[in-house]
Amino acid sequence: MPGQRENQATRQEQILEAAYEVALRRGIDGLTVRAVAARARLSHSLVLFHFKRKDQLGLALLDRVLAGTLSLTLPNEIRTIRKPRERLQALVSQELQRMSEEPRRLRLLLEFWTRGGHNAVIRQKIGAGLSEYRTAFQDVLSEMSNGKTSGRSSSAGLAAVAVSLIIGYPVQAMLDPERLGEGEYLASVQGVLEHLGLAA
Amino acid sequence: MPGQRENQATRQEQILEAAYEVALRRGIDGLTVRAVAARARLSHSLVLFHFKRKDQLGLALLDRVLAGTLSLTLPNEIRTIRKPRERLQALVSQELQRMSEEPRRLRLLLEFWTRGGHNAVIRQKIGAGLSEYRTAFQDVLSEMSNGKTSGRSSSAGLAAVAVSLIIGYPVQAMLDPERLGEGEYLASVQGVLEHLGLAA
DNA sequence: GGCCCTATTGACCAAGCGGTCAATAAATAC
DNA sequence: GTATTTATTGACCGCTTGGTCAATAGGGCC
Repeated sequence: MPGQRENQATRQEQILEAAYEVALRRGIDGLTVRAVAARARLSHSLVLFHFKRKDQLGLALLDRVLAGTLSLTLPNEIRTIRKPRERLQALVSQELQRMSEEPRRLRLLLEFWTRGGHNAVIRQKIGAGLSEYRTAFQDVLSEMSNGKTSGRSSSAGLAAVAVSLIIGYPVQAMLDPERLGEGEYLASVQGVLEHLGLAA
Repeated sequence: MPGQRENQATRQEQILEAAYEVALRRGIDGLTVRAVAARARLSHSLVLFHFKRKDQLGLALLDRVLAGTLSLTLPNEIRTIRKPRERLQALVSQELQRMSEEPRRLRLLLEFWTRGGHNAVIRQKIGAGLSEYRTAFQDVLSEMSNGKTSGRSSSAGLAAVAVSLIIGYPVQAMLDPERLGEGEYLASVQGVLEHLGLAA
């Protein structure tokens, strides 16, 4: 029976939240219009009324996931660390732990990531988010070497390396969590970053 | 018209090859029984005759992908390098370039990887392959520190870090290849590994 | 030469999918 | 108080999917 209505923005948010939950549990494969509708206790027609096509719902969901994962916030405790190398180490450590906190969300991002190979819009969205995220690291790094490259590494290259180290752990751990301890990994990352900024 | 037959092993190999090509082009989503059959110029019933269920075909394909990506061969030029740290650097460099050579295959592996979250068999298969791959690095690393931990890093942790560095580049580059140069990244990786094995 | 086994095919099926549409009820405009 | 617009629903459609099955053709065996 049509009747009990709701504000449009609220509905869209409700549907998006349901889509997020469905995607976390069943993956993007399981993200069907009907599953989202059932989760939100709505008819599947209504979901298609608010998001004209399924992929629009998917792209809106991707935006939410990107905002949650690939956005870097630099807290005061870290910003005020004097030595640039220690500041970088603290930042990498923070991000590594943050990514590991919600492995299902990172896995969802990774699902979108692989689909970016066949979908230009997805590729562009994640590419932009990743580029922004990398640049944030690059800013911290360029101070480290006072503008010029440190050793044989450019700051852009080092930023990409930092990103590899950060997402590398949860991605590996999502397969065999018992064999790969987070503390062990984190210690090695810190060890590897220990001698940065010295002349080669 | 049933008639022109073929040896069983040959047929399975032919179907598997077709499945590989389909998956490379269209992703795991596009890997339908009918698409594989069409690619191999066979009826889709025949594909299901040789691989009883679709997921058996998928698992066989995963084995092939794993054998192509997560298997480490240590050539003589690298094995004979005297300094352990340089040997590791050369090995990481080789693997990084090898992974980047076939980005579509790595992307396919990554697609399986994310599906491991919802499928125990896939998770176990990739987990085993990854563990084996990591162990191979660990062997090279343990010589580096003569058995004891180097700095604050365990050899297991360092092996995982090496894997992160190796797969991190192609995974990032698959989204924005023009912004992230391989040489730049590789130089930074070498720079980061430069001071390994020194006391902290 | 008849027999069985294996490989192969096309026809078929039920389920699930994204998407459309007419009907309807509530909010809003006039 | 009527007309219009906006949300909402269930019924429906066409398509694709994985899977089954009976029919059939060839190869090997005795």
